[in-house]
Amino acid sequence: MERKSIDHKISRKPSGAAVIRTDLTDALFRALFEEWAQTGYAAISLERVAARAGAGKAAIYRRWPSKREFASAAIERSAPGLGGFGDHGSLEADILAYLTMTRRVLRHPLVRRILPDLHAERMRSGDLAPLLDHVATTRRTAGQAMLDRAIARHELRPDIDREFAFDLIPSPLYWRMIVRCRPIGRADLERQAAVIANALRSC
Amino acid sequence: MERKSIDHKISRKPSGAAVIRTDLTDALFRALFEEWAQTGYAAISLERVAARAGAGKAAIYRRWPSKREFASAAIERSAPGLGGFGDHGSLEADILAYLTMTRRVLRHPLVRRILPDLHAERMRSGDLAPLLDHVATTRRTAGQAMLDRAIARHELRPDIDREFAFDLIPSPLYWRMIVRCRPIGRADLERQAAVIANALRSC
DNA sequence: CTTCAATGGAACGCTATCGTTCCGTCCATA
DNA sequence: TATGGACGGAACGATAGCGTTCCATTGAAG
Repeated sequence: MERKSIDHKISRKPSGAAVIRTDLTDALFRALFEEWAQTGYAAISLERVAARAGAGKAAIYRRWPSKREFASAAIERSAPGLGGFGDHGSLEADILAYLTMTRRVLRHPLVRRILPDLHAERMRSGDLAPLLDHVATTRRTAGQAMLDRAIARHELRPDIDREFAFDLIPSPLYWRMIVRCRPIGRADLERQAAVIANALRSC
Repeated sequence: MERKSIDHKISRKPSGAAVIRTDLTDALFRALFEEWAQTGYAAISLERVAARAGAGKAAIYRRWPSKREFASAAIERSAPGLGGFGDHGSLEADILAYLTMTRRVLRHPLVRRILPDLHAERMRSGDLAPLLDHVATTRRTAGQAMLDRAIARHELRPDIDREFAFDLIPSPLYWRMIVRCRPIGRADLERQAAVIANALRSC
């Protein structure tokens, strides 16, 4: 593995087997997430990630200089955008849809292990903070739209404290599923949506 | 270090320097928490813990057979009981006191790093689940008393869903401080208490 | 067909860490 | 004073993992 090729006169463009394999990059990303879910970020061994992907470590180091860059690229590549988040007709229905989607995400076997690990890791070291910020931004955009609609419907006051709302809406679900490690059924999800919507309307 | 002395005829009771030093045990517990806060459970190195405590690994292995037992003993020894949780006169005031105390705990530099790490670790392996159950039980007892008082005051219906309340009360604070990694001032804490109390009263 | 470019699996040299072993040392007891 | 019991720091042998190096192999281009 000769990584630094500088000031070399290129007479032929690399091609064929001399080009990074994207299928191997994909396999490395998948392996990283699986290893991450199993061990937590701090204990990720790149040797094990490579083995899990059926590769050697050189394949990793050719692509990323460090575990952190590797993890950053993986998160950015896969950040679950909430995508289209339609109007459900009322604040409560919007919140229910938001919580339903969030529940689905938090049920994913990799996400439910990697996300809290990211939170814990961020407490120790700010290295991964940009990753969480990246994830949070997409969720915030969806949340802003939801609040905008509720204001337009006159369900919420225009000057509602949006930070407060962004704390109140997802937190009981996160607490239930991650902190308490408990499942939540449809009825409880609906009750959360109703109580939260009611609470926000009376702010 | 000869740990296994079995079927040996004891002719004299150990004493003096032949007895486990409790000051060293204390130092080991402190060192463990510091290392835990720094690296997360998965990456704790007992060698580093011992060094941090100014000791050798034999001192650890004489006391505990594994990292897990060591960690268990440490948590059980130090689980922050919420202690006396007095009656503040109303549900809202009780909740505010509860949140104030919780905020103080979550501000502690070791707790704010170890607690989310425990949650993340539990998602990966059930090994540490009993520790979290232990911590949760003491908090639950305080919470039950708070709900009992509110019912006695006729602020809450006797059949309120206690699980729902236990999710709703601490979660926005936890979300704010741990998941969002944001501080929270007195005014926002009071608002949380007011909104949560109101929400529970209207359940 | 030959050549090129560089990929990527395997191996390397080094360090950190593990659980265990060793034995000098300690301090109360006889 | 001598003795007993075992503690606990240092060292041990083995392994895991790191970042780097090596070079056989690959596949497109000429």
